[in-house]
Amino acid sequence: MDRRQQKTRDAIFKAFSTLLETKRYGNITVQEIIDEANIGRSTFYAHFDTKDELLRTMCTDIFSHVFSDELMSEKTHDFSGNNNGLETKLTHILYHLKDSEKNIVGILSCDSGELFMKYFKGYLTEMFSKYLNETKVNAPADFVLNHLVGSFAETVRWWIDNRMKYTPEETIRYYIEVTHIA
Amino acid sequence: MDRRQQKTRDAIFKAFSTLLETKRYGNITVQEIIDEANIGRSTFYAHFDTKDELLRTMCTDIFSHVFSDELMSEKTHDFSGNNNGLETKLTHILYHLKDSEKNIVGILSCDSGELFMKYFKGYLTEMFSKYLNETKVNAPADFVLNHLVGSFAETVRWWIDNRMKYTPEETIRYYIEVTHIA
DNA sequence: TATGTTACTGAACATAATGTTCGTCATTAT
DNA sequence: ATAATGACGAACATTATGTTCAGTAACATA
Repeated sequence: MDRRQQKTRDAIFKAFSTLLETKRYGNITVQEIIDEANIGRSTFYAHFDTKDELLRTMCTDIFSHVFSDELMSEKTHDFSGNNNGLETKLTHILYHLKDSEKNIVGILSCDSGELFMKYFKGYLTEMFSKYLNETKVNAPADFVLNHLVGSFAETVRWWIDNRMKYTPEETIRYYIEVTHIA
Repeated sequence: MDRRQQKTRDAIFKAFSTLLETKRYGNITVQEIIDEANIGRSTFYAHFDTKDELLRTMCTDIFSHVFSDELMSEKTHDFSGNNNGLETKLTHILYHLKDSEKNIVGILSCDSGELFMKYFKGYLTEMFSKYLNETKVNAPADFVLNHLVGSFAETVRWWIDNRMKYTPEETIRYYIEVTHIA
């Protein structure tokens, strides 16, 4: 990729992050992003068609790091034997989110949060569905899947909103405690 | 309240609902609401300062029916004795949502859904917190509260998205099954 | 170093939404 | 009947959107 492209792309991301620290996504205009990034108007539109696409790209960017190929691969078994590795995977997710350089707190704020969560839950659904057959609750599979994905996403949101006051290990332990998986 | 006020207010709500059936909240403009409701521009702004406030009012309206005083009162005990009435309350909530005349499906769609869920979770938090001391899981209280509220909200969203294909009773039964409350 | 390609600039433009103001007219409550 | 109140609609300044285009700078390659 051309260095110039990379440069403006970074500038846009940076500006977007900066703006998200003080404003809600819905109230941020393309104009403000342009001004903050200090780029030409047409330049922005050369990169992204809409503000939503910018957010989507940013989310995809984050998730490409969070959900590595290894994480999405077949279920792994750790040394303990009777645990199916889901706990390890979930912990990894929190660690990656914690280390993400992007402004996750801002993205999670009110209206953009909905889109972030939507994409997030997409990945989670794919991941969780591999472990579904092992649960032995008396409820439809699609209900259980939605419940696991939804409550995990909510847990992560809560964890981030509360400035990650518990360690990833603790948090996942609590999650497993209340969902009774593994 | 002046009948004229009530009339335009209804017209605005109706127009908003109609628009939500075909468009996402974020893409609906005040202009469209005005046109659809067939009212004067200044009239709209005499009622609501912003589009968000209109949505907020609509949500409050719905919730005032869903979360009745009786529902928010101290925990009640049904005839079975060992159940604390939470199941009954949750079932009531689904019934009220089902019977709501407002366009809940539209409100839940992508970007306005975030606000709806936020208000919804506010009420749920108040309600659930009364039952918290009865849970006996090894996790912090604020974590458990967030988990119950978040997963119930997600369950409701899923239920509505799936055209309420299960009865309120079934749905709540599943919810209790996976959360192990009551 | 020369050359063709690619990307950013900046200004201009048409379109559309926002939020406010104000005089006029219709409906309301008493 | 009348005074108060609310809706009307037009006009207005402001701002954002998304596109276009000619000019210029940075790039890769040979």
